[in-house]
Amino acid sequence: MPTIMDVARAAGVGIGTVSRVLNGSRLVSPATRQRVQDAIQRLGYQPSPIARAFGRGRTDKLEVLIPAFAHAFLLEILLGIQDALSDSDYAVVIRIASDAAERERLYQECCVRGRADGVLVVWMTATDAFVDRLDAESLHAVLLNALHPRLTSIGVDHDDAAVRAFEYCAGLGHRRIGLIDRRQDPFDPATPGICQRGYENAVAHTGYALVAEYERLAEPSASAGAAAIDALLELAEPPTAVVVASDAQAIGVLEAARATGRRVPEDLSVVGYNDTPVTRDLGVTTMYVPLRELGRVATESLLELLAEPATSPRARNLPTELLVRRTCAPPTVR
Amino acid sequence: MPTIMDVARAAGVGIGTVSRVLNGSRLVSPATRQRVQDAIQRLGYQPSPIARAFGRGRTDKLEVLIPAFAHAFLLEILLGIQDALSDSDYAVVIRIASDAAERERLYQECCVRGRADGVLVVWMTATDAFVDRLDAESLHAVLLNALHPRLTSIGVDHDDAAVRAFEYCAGLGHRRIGLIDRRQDPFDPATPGICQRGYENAVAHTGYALVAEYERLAEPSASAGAAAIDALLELAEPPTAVVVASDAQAIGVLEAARATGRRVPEDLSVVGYNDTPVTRDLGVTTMYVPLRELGRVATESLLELLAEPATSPRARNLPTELLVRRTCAPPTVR
DNA sequence: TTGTAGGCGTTATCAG
DNA sequence: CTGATAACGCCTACAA
Repeated sequence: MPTIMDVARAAGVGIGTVSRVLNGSRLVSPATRQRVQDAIQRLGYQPSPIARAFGRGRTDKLEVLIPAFAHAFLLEILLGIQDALSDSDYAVVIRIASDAAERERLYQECCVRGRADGVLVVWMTATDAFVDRLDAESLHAVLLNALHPRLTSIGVDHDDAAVRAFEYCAGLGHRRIGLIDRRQDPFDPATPGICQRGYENAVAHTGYALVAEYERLAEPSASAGAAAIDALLELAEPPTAVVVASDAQAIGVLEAARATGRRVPEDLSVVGYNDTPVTRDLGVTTMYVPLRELGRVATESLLELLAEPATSPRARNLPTELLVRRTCAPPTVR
Repeated sequence: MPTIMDVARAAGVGIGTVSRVLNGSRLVSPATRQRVQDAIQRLGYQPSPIARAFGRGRTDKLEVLIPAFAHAFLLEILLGIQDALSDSDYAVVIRIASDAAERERLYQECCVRGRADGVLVVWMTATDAFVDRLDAESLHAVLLNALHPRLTSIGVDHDDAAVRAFEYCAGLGHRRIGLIDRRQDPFDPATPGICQRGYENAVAHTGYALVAEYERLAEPSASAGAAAIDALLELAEPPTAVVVASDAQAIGVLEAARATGRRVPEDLSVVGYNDTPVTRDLGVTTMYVPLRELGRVATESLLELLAEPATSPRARNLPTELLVRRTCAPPTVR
């Protein structure tokens, strides 16, 4: 492998000059630059990324921490991240956490200078200890769909989404509207449901009575969604519509409803959440969450933060959108 | 940040000794080791990964190249990769290719020494040019669910899977069994269907007539699957069962069948492929593909290759398994 | 068993 | 504008 010295020798210049050419410094005469570039070409030289990292003191790596339940949206978010990185030379190191203990381990491990230049935490609670360690190592992080007062975060207004989903159902004529919610952080039983507040506000605003049994908190999986809708449908006065806080759960709801002989949307209206390929294909009416955008914007924020470390944290929400498809209709019974 | 020198000073030893302790060399007396470890503890020292990489000449990074259609199985494969890496200190750099041009770019970019120690190509055709470049840089790669004569590959016997799916349907009494196949490489129109040969063998073996119209090649998406089944069902003698080469397509088949008033499995039996969370939840009878295992074994192979670069390439298939659920039944018409 | 010195390939800082 | 030279932090002989 040729090194920068070989190039310098071949071009008859010093290594400093080669380095300048490599890094696009303007302090090189056109003639010299040409000579150096020719030499680079001729030798097929490529600067060693690892020596470069050592010299510059940064890795050109971003670490993405993501929970294992992210099945449905991982790829979309990664695409967004790649979008933001397309003309930088950052690469993405990915780590998946399957439970709280693993999440903790990742938080621990990524807080070492020289491992990555920045961290993107997706859909997981950031602990104070983590943020402290981040500070101690003067590393930077951005949250995607999660919150921490001392960290920049990019997300979506779940409560607003819940309100709009609810009001859409109410507008269709539904009077008994259930909620199958999921926790902010699936690993952390202490976190509240993501839509709870919005749902309750919407109920109040619409003037409906708040029925505690209509609110369910479930794991973000199809089977948990199925169990939740089963419970809901066994009530004396079951809901005629249900707002579901994840598409995974919505799929379970659809299946369970069918299995008990209900037709969707005639007997039960369902609003999903996220707009994954599957629910799109199944024709589920859903709250669209701009996953790819989320990934892009979060990464852009992280890049800004790396460039301008003094920036103070801010929280930004991207708009969601109700995608009307085929799982909602006016109620047939009242 | 403390460096190895600070530790050496604090422990009253040379940096060589600290390095040896760090790397678990046995050539350190217990007493010295203890002293060094205390100093490390006291100073909160952590070796700089980037300096370490520089010194050792390797990155401790594995690059994973994966196509953007991998929605359904990306996470599962990544979990398998992480399994294999759990007690090494390799990290995973991920790159997604959305089309053939991007795939080519990734192939180009990952062939630079110092970017990663090894490459794992998932579900994409490896071009000869890529393998040549790999050789030129003496880098190592393993293929997951793809083939190249000069590369080790871990996969699954699609043809065998097709045979078994077909024979299961035949055993149920179906005489007209269709195939909705997909290409080996979705980016490469030149690649054949993954199940074609197996399907044709099964037809021959069962003694059925080979009906060309029963074989469809479609994109691995639900909408393409839906279009394919629509075409199949419009035939004068439509199939009563269909073997589908991906779960994404199977979901589309299910939806399209329902949309045209068919019941599954009464009017149409469907066998899917892969066993993704969604098809599991939908109760789709499917060929289980051990995705996580695939990720793990492929990564282990790559690790072995890195440790023992002389190893000659081999192709290994992991067994698939028919998971009988609720989308197949004996035909009601003949 | 231990310490010392040289090397890894850049970048960055200085004189010139 | 350009060339030398000093870091950067670790690993690994080699010498003791």
